[in-house]
Amino acid sequence: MELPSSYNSKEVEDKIYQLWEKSGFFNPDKLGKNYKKPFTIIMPPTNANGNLHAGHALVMTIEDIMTRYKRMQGFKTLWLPGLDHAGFETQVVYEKQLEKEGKSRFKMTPEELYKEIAEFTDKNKKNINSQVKKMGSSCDWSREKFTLDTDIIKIVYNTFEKLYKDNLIYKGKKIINWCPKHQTSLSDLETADTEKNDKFYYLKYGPFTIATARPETKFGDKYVVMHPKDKRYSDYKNGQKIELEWINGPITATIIKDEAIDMDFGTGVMTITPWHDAVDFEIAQRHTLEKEQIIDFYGKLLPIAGEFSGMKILEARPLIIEKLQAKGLVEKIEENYKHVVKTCYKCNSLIEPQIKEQWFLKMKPLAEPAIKAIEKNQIKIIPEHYKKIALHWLNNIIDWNISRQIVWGIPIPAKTCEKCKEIYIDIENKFTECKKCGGALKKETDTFDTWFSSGQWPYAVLGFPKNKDFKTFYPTDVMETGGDLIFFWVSRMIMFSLYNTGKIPFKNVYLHGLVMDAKGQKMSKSKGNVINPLDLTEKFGTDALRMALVVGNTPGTSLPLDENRIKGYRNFATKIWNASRFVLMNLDGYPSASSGQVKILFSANDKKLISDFKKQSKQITKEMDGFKFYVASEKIYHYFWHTFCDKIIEEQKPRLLGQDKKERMASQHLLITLLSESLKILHPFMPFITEEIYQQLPVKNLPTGRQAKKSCLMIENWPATK
RNA sequence: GGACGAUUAGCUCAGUUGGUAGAGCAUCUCAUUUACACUGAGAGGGUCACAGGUUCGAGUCCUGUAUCGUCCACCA
Repeated sequence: MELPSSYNSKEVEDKIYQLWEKSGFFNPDKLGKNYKKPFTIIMPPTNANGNLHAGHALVMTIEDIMTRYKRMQGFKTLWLPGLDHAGFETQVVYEKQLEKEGKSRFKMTPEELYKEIAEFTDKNKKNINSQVKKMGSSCDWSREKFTLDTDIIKIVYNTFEKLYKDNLIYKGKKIINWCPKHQTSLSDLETADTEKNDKFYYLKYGPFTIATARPETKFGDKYVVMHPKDKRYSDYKNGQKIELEWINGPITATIIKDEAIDMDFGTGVMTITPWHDAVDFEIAQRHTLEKEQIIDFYGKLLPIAGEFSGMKILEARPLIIEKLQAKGLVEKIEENYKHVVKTCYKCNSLIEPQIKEQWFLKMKPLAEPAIKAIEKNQIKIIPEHYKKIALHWLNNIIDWNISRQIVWGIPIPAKTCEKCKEIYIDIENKFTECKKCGGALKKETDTFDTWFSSGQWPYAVLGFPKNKDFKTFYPTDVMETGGDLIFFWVSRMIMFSLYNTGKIPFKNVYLHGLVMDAKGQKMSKSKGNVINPLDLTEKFGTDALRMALVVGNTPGTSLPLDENRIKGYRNFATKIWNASRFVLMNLDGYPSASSGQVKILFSANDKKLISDFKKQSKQITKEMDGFKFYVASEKIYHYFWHTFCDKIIEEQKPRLLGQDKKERMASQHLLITLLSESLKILHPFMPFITEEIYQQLPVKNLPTGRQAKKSCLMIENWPATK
């Protein structure tokens, strides 16, 4: 059989992927009776709103390595793929597209918008799946799930109802993060910190001086707060009223003493704006103070601002200061005041805290069992230092705002009585009027935070509670995802799963780091350094990219993706190809399938080489079991190139080319054995090229009778380690 | 303000209970058609960030410092 002198990944990859799909072995049910013990990985559902990026390529590579390894070890292996509607994220992507077309979502009906985004998502689903396949992912497509599948939604709804009955869900008027651009609330995790340089104004407020960077919020300030132990203000008593001149005329202010005040900051006195500041809100709650909205949801001033009403805050700010100056109320202005502000993590708009009625989930009772499971190592987190990070967050968890004012998501299945405010969870849409007072019911228009549904992913995709898959494959073995999702997703999956199923969702969490550009910088569209993994597979082959992503890449640390490295592994692929070609080209006289049993006489050196290989594979297996793919891949790379190719093949040349038939046959058999065993270990890392070569190997009915060729390398047995 | 991680060859990084420093890429020398030049043989290159401590012995353990990175919280 004649092979070309270099490996052509483009010709091979699609063909081999089809061979695997046809074999059916991605599906654990098709693996046969010998595969008993389950091994399960649930793929993090890919956002169906764009293309696969370098981070996805890493996910697919690591998870496919684990899946192929376990499958070869005889586990009933399931890697379940999925897609995420990615609520807010997708809507943001789609809105950007609308903007480019000169449209706005606020001019469309919710139904129109939903329909368009659904079509957009549908297109992307196909695109994403073909890219996942390109990475060689051996996942079970027959079990693919989407976060908006009806059975998933049903499970999410049941959980919501259960949480409500258990008194863990409440609708509350609390201060939330409001993005004025996207017109939705956001959870605390969905905001970013941005450092800003602003002016800092010292204003005269009656007998006090207060400092602020946001004078436009101060119209309604009628409480002035100081620390109870601050001696400078000991003459003032809590609750005491004072009269003073303020922006739009005389007002009555009340003195409040609260320990939240930092005596060393500014003047130690501040006025509060409970509607637009989280700390102020807390103070107001403690002292049951009145709260008033100053800024509307579009970022414009309300009538309380008098002549400034209707103005945008940034326009109003200098004018307000002008007026205050005219009234002699500005003591001084500090330039270049550096402070940190909250911004929308998607559009960088300034977050305007607002008080708004939202749905909240009480987190403390859910977090407690999760904390225990992590502390007791029932769930093992790799790398270990993320354990502390997760525990710290869980120990300080606050209630989660789960409602979003966007259309692209799962609607919250609730109705509220317009008269008595009674809440009904109405999954089947059967309530029409209030049972208590007969009032009309208003249907909730908010949708769930996308993480409320994806947080239930592991048991939802397996058909909790009754499905056979749930009983077979749950709890799953590994959750592999990015370290940045430890709070957003991983922690919430643990909490929801323990709450709903009573069991942990996964035994191990493997957190990979970020994939950076060649210079080690974070990839971003604005920097223009985004690497498209599909370009790299095209250029160097998928196997080479996979190796570049895994060799030396320790979990939790970032990886600079350098083309030179990928090129190195492309060279390795060529090396594998040519070594195999050499072995195949020197098979003259090697017994074929029809030759029957032939005795092979191994020399002492042959036996030593075989036993050396076993030692190697034993070590590599140990590394694989310890999730050290970065070491395992390097070891097999090194063995194959610098031991098998450089030493063993070279040493065997005289024997292969000599006249002694028995010697030649022994040599042929040695090479075939070491090659095929090496290919098995290489397979999880470089599935395409190894499968292609395997398909050419004459390992059926070998003289020893031990190596029965299977239909593909993917289901060959992992080399024995005993 | 707190927490965590990193600091090892020119670059990117390994180094699992403490026992004389490793890989890939890059560089240099040699080999010149050999299964493979996407090759082979070899070479150079490191006070393991710094300062202390524990130890017979520290890249590894402890304390502190510096620089970089990440996360959490936040001061009006």
